[in-house]
Amino acid sequence: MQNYKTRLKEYRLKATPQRMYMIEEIEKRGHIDIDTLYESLKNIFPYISLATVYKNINSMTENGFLTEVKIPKLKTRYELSKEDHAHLLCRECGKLTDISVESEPMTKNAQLKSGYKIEKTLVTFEGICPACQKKDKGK
Amino acid sequence: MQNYKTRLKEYRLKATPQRMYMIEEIEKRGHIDIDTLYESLKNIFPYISLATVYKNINSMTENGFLTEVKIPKLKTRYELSKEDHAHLLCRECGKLTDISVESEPMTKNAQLKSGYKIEKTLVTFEGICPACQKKDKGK
DNA sequence: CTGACTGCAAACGTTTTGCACGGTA
DNA sequence: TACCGTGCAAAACGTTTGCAGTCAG
Repeated sequence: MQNYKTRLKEYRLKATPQRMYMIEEIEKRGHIDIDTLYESLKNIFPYISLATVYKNINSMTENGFLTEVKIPKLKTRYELSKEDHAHLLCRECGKLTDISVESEPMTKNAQLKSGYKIEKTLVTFEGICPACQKKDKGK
Repeated sequence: MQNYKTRLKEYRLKATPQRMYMIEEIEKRGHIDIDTLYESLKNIFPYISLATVYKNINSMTENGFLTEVKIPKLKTRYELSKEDHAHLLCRECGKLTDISVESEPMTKNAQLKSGYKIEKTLVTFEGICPACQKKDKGK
């Protein structure tokens, strides 16, 4: 928590209550879309404006404090920026989670093949989570 | 070309001139966003409506003829659906290209680790393309 | 000939902007 | 105290819808 205050300072952003709670909420959920975040915030700040949510998301995303997560057919979500990781999406229940993977061999290969200097590798897996697999068997 | 007519039929879509040209344009460019596509189409069909472009993109995406490509900070683009492949984005010139990679080892690993039944793996590389690397050296 | 598609205009939803006030540093 | 951030309202933007006429199959 105090941690975030310090990090915000590095980014020249003030630690307003609204902003702090946004960060807490994003951390708690892992990934969140604008609407869900707004609804959540209204419980704590009944008069909060959607514009404030957008402004904060934008300022925190521009400087890298937050990261955009775009997945086909889903609303854009946001997460706290952290070490590289892949995303796992369950096609059935829609749950989105993080997972760490070894992507270097693949990346190195792509780099050789293409001549690109690759700086970042984004990976998303789509499938069925364990819980939904169980449910499906029951049918 | 005739090829696409047949494929459209499978999807129960009519081969209108507008739609055929959209497909040609998407094939030619590889990936394209709505606005660029609309501008392109206006050269051929001066009275074409943006609504038509949206309707066609949606109908062709829903049934899998086209695939959405979502990348952080970029407008959504569309490509013809084809065998799995990764995307390479140049951070400098913005060029987006396809590349085939061996992602199975990584996917298998993620599957074991997570217990998910993984059906699809999406991979995007971000970096600097060979041409831009050369340009940069000159500076 | 019939249903699907087109173009147009209006509606709708999402995101951004300008401004006056208030709060953080 | 000086700015940055907030809330509000309006504007801007992107996407969808309804409809009447047209075209592909």
